[in-house]
Amino acid sequence: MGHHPFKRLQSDLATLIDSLPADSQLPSEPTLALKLGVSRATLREAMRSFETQGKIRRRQGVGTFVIGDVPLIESGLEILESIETMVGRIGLSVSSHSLKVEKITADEECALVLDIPIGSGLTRISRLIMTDGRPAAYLVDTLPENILSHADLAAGFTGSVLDLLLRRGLPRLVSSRTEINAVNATTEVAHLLEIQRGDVLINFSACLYSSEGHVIDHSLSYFLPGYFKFHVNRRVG
Amino acid sequence: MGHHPFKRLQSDLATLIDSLPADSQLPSEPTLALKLGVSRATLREAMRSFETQGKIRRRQGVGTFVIGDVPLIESGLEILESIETMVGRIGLSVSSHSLKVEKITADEECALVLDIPIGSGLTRISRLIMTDGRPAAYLVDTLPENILSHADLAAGFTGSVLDLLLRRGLPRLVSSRTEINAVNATTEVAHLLEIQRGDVLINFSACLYSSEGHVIDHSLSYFLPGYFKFHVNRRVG
DNA sequence: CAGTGGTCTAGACCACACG
DNA sequence: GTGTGGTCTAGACCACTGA
Repeated sequence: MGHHPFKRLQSDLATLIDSLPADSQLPSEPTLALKLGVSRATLREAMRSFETQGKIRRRQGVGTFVIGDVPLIESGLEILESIETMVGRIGLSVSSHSLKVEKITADEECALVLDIPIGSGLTRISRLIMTDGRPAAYLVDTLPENILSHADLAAGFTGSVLDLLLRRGLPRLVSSRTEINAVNATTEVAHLLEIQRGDVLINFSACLYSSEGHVIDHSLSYFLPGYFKFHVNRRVG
Repeated sequence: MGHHPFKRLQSDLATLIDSLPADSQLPSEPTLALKLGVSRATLREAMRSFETQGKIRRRQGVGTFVIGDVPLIESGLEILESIETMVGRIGLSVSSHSLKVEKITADEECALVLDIPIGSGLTRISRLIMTDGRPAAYLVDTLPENILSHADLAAGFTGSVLDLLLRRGLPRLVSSRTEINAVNATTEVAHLLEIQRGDVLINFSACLYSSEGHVIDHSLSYFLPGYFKFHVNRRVG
């Protein structure tokens, strides 16, 4: 069959997924491929967009599951707030997993972004945001260690660099310039977020500025599209 | 060879692409797959992210080509402006291709978004934005025909509904609520933008509001990530 | 027409979770 | 161990472009 069954396959899959209750398991890929009359490769490609939309979740070694109502995390982009604040507002459990703090030295790229000399000491904090029992975002903060050192990260650090700096009060923060993009997940990020390599992610790259105009922190964020809803109100010029 | 050559393949591909001058053609997929020691399927998947980043362009029946410097279209999201304005600012040629104007009637979804009765007459305008000789964005505007009818779209209409309404002055526009997402390209949109089905796109879904608080227009936009750079300045709360 | 990318298949083997 | 999803292969055929 040299047909192009993709369109029909998508529709069949949508029907199947909608017909199943939340948290139920789909047939295994070989079984489902046989039932839908396509090869496993084609089936897997069609499943991709459903996973992007947060309708299904695939777990290696376990199975593919229908997700009921995704707890949508909504946020306006005019005001800078931490993920913890965003998630807390909708009354959802949130936790930082795989919290990692590293001491690194600035390479050329870091030095340029943070406006510091090459070789300066930096603190890098990376973490996973878990909601509804699955990772939904991956965040990496990088900042000079004279602003935030290992010693500053004693007990009670939840993972949010922004919240920590705001609590401390110094340096005084005023704004963040955030660049918005859409990217393919790299192998590393895909594994952390438990998605497929190449899947779609919303990507923020932001610089946090102090009242004196210095760059305090650079953050890279990757969000699962199906779990977040970002919006902005734009004035007519 | 049951190896996982993906990581190395990506690096090899990056080296190859960077080593070639702009606009030069890559070897054909079977040839390149053989040279890099992987199957064609694996090669194609690795090429995906390079296409997303705007580094290469694939043209069916022709070949795969290296893109030199992508003309980056940059825009802040605080102010609403048309693509024509954005592109014009950086002194690039821009044109609306495949301009299509349809008269449709509101289904349930349209009615909800535009806050009008089901079955109302609507005008739908869709178009492709071409820059640097390739489609870079696909835009669909939907609005009540009593606000914009076929007759209003006489000579000189360039495709931008926003610019037309602003020139006309009525209704008075004040703001747009824009939702930002990342999606997989559907088969239809992928064909229009000359990319692969499932590729990454930045997606805006926006409602344009009049000074009286009415929804004037709903627009859906799809942008090739490699060609656009959106940013926003976020105030610390 | 010849040559390119686009789609799909059948099958292999690996990595992982769980009992 | 069994059963699941994750990766990769070799090969087929289609759709398209341009000489």
